[in-house]
Amino acid sequence: MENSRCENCIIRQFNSLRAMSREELKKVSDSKTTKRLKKGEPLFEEGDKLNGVYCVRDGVSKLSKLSANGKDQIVKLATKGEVIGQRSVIAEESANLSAVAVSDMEVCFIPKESINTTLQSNPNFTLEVLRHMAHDLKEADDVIVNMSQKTVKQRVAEAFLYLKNNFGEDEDGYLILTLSREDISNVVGTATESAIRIISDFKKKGLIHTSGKKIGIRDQKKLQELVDGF
Amino acid sequence: MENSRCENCIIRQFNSLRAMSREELKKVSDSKTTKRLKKGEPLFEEGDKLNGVYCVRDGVSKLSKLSANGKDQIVKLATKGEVIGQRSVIAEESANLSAVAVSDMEVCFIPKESINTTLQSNPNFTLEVLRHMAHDLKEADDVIVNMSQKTVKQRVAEAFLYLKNNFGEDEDGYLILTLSREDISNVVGTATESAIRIISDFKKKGLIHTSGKKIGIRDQKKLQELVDGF
DNA sequence: TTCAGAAGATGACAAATGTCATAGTACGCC
DNA sequence: GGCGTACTATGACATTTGTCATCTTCTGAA
Repeated sequence: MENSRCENCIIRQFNSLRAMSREELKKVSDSKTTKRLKKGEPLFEEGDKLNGVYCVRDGVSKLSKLSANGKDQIVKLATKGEVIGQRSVIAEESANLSAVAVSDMEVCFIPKESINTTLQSNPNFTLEVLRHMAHDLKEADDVIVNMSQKTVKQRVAEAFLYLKNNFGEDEDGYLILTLSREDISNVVGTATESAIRIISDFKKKGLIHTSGKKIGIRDQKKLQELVDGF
Repeated sequence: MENSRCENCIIRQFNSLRAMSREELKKVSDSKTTKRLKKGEPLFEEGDKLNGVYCVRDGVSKLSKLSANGKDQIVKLATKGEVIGQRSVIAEESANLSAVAVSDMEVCFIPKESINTTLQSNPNFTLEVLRHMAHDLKEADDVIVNMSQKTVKQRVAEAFLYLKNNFGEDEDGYLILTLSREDISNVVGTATESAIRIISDFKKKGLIHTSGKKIGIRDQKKLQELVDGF
């Protein structure tokens, strides 16, 4: 699949690239390169100048920002079909987030020239990108409210439900996307020990079950009630 | 100024409307209406269907979201030149935030038809809106990191510096935008009592000075050091 | 001008969360 | 198969933050 054409890429249906014309897609296809990343490898770091965007074909990347106290805050998890780095390319700024693979990944790198040309000539494409960004912005606002108004326990519960809804569970009932305890704490915005304690607590109460780092949801209803504040 | 034309509006220079053509601006000008709001009056509420966007000509509006625990989280303060409600209009969703005046305001209401038509036909305009939204998204990401990684004290200090940098101070050295203690706590995401305590503390330490609800910055350097973590 | 209600301030205490120390456990590598 | 390193887990304690009660101060309307 290494040399497959964008025109035939199914992933494309899920992002703004679907608004490109056939000719535009051909150009993108000719200029794109494919890249494989192993779990833990960075796509780019905060502050890097991005010469294009990355379209995720497989795997998951965490987008995070280092704070003054030395902790990483994970702002978003990007998965199959999502485009990473558009914000920086559009604003012509260096990346404000780091992107690191949390599972093995396959991504397409699309040089910014292809993107910029299309942005200036194809209003449908621009509008499509705009709609996506509007959606991201709403999600970001929701995260702000959660961060400031919910307890750590509620946020951990919410994170598990999010992981289930967005990445699913395997045949044994474990979340498919397995994050380290540290990553979980960085999503939730808390100390690793606090996250671990809450996980232990949830386990005791029968809300979840674990096997190694794998976590499975046992009582979705109660978790949801917890998130909503009983 | 009630019936002034968008073509001559200076405010426009600061937002995406500057990318509109003369003809497009004329249409907008013909369909727009002007509205005055007194401090405390709502522009719209969370969940409202917006039939257009609001361009702020004067005054400041808080954009906030009610959380399950009954507290309002202020996500953004919009001032002269900013456009409110674009996200909802673009995504064709009802508003996810409430907008309430925190000072007397004058705004122009622009029906969404004018916006949508231009979005579909003028790539420069769409791109300009996109750039603005990219900027907003970056700011939102920064807020997420601040909320989760900084202490309440740091966030209060940061809020004061933000108020000074964005709204300025009067001849007596007080912040021009005066927020109630409750609004401050809703910006920072904390209990009102906590915000008040920290304000008292800052005053004792000579970082700020107050007169009624007015607050002035006395030691910007130390406040900044506090924000950066000493 | 006065008075009522709102906003601000502060103490006392409870609850949530972070930090540090330490121990157990898993997993890749040779 | 063993070993070292990194991850997970838990206790003890400090710190931060929230909650409730109470008091004071401001402000706007009659």
